Amino acid sequence: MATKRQVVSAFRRSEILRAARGVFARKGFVRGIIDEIAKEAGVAKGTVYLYFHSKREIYRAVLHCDMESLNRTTLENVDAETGLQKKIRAFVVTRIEKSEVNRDFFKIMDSDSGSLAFTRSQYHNYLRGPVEHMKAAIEVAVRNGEVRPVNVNRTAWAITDLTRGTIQRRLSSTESIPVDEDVDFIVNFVWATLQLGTGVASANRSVDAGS
Amino acid sequence: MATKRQVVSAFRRSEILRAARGVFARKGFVRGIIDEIAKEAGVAKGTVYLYFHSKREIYRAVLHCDMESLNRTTLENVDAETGLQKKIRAFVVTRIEKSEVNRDFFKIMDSDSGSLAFTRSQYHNYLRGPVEHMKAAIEVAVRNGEVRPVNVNRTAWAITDLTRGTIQRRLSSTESIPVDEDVDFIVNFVWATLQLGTGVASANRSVDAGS
Amino acid sequence: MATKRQVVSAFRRSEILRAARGVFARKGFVRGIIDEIAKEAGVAKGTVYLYFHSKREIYRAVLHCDMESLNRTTLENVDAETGLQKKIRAFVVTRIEKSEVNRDFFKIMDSDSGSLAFTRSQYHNYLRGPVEHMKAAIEVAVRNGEVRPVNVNRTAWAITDLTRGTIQRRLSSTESIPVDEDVDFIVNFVWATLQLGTGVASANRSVDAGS
Amino acid sequence: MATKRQVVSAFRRSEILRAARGVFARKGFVRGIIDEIAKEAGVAKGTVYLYFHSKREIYRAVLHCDMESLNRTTLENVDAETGLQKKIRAFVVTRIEKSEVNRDFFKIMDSDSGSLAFTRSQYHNYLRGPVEHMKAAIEVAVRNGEVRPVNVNRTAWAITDLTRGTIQRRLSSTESIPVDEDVDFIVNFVWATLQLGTGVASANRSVDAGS
DNA sequence: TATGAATGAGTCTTCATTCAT
DNA sequence: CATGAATGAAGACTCATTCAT
Repeated sequence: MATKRQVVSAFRRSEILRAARGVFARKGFVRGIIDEIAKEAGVAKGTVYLYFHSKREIYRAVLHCDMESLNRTTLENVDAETGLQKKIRAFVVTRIEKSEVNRDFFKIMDSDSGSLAFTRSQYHNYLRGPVEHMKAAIEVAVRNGEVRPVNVNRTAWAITDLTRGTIQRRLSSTESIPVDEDVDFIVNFVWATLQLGTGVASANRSVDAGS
Repeated sequence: MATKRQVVSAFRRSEILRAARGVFARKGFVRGIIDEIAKEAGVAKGTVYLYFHSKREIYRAVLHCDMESLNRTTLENVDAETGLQKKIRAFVVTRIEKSEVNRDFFKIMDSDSGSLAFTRSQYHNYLRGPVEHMKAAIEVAVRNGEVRPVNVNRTAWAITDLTRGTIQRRLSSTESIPVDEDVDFIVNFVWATLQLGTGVASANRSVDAGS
Repeated sequence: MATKRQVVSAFRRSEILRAARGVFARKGFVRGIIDEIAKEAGVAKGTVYLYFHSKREIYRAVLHCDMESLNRTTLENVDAETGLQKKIRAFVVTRIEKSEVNRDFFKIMDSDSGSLAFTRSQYHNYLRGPVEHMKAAIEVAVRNGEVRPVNVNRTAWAITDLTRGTIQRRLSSTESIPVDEDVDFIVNFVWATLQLGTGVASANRSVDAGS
Repeated sequence: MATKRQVVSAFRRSEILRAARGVFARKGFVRGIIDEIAKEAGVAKGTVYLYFHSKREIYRAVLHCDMESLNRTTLENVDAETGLQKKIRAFVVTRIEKSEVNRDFFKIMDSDSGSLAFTRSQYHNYLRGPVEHMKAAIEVAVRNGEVRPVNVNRTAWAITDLTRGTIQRRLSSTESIPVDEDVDFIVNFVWATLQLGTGVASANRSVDAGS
């Protein structure tokens, strides 16, 4: 057990990530300066390069770490629920609540994600996990007759889009709206489409079937 | 007729904007380099500064020009339609189609919008126009009894979120999906919520009334 | 008589010089920008280059023109007087008064004269004229017995130094001191040295004789 | 003992200042290029910015450092003497001798002082110290009856003007004149005015009394 | 001649990365 | 392992000068 050293090392790494998250959130990737990250992490600039090869890598590490965490929590919370409506609610709630706690990360996601530090395709890869999960849940519900047949892929992405937009508005707004209000709206909004019913069905000019 | 001069001048300006749009779309604001914009516009670096005061200003000009154009077209097309469903469809169609034609601009909007060159609040200001327009249209439809009472503000933003997400997916995807398919899905998705009907109403835990 | 064209041409040239004098006085040589000179002269930038080969040349032309004028007037006024004291006074008065009228030129002389646009040796060459003149006048007065034997070269330069310092102080000061006060002081200051008298002579540890 | 670091750091800083003094003396502020300063100081360009925030700051540091040193030495040497004549001599000698040793600094003072990097008022502020010192010394001498009543302010500035002019001539001249010759001349020149004596007094058209 | 748009060399400043201690 | 001084490549912006009209 070389514990001490390892503990220190792990601590340093996490401190650097924490600092980087804050700096990148405030300044973006390009203007987020290593000096500042180092200072905020309480280490010398050179030390940062002992833990990460490059600025790019730090950035990726922050996003990877937070994305993984977000996705893991999302999946856990969704799985913990029974019934599609509750699962959808869990999905939305989890992500909105996480965005409150980890504002920095979400600000990064919101701003710099398209730049070179993080390719859009990588971003989509991360999103893919939870979206696939929702797709599966919806598919099950469709088969069960819990909801009407819908394009599960598009529906899952729609839930994601609504959630993301809401989070962005919450983050950039000064007034604080109760999470529940936003969540209720999204869940009801989505649920309406999923309901069986003649009225709704007839309103659809084409009923999507596949992905 | 100093027309020739003026024509050349107008052409130069538009060429620079065109080049800048491409460069910023590829590289983002910070890594979008003036040299490259100049080269792509077919002028010397100094010439760029005859038409714009700074890099920042070029960026703003691109966004302003395209945002204005997008919003104007959106509003026109929405106004040209009668009935809420058709208006919603016009909104979505217009924006998705514009994103096909002006991919570069939408890539910029998608990536750099949160960075320093362009404050989020400015971005929201631009979005506000069309969103308010949709809100008004929904409000009218609610009063007419065309649709059930809903939170018009949230609904309008939801339409925007769904549209934006779809555009992003279209832009980053390699396969080309017919515009109609994406539009149909969004319109039906939204329309379901707006339908009158006991089933739907009872599913809503709280019926939002105001803004 | 191609008068018209010549007149216009001469006018243009003098306007450019006038503008340049003002600009260089305000900004110095390096920051004095051709655009500004052109605008202030009421011509296009290209036109400036029809009259002068380069910025450097404009600068030199301004200084040359003003220096010549200053020197000519100085010499005339000195020559118009009889007796050394009056000649000295004429020298000092002329230069101080000119500095009031042509502040811009003196500000240039005061600030940028050492930079590359104008070598110090050139500056000294210009000063040489009036200084030599004063030397000659002093020499005559010494021979006449009007004043005691002194180092004429050093004395002439001393008069110049005192005048220059006074002008600088006048130009940079906000309060306006009557020219006479400053002139009286310098003349009396200088004259004291030139007086015959045992007291003064014995105070001098060495009586300079040559240049 | 982090002495080594500190020593290196102090050395670097002084080397940069030394290099800057030379470059600014040769080229003036605007044309004195950081690259050249860095090269001459034996460091990379970026290193310069570790020690100074900007080119302007380097310039100011050079002037401040040298001005302070010049003034301090002047005051010390003046104070070390007794009797006004000796004090005046000390003033003049100190400054001329310093100008021999630190030619570069005096060339800067001589050329660039009016430019933007260094406002004339700042320059006057630096001069004010020693000038006030001389004023006080003259005042004492007047009260003691050592010299006749004079305008102490103007007299002090006159000494400064004569010294400055002499230094400029010495710096731009190729022939080397003994310091003593120049000093003697100035001291005698000034001292003549200060002498009590009917001849001198009567030559003065107005006897300045106050400041 | 007169114009003013176009040019591009020149400079300050920043900051990721390296490396001697 | 940790440090932080040193590096130098990169990029925005300026402006004297040219030249087509």
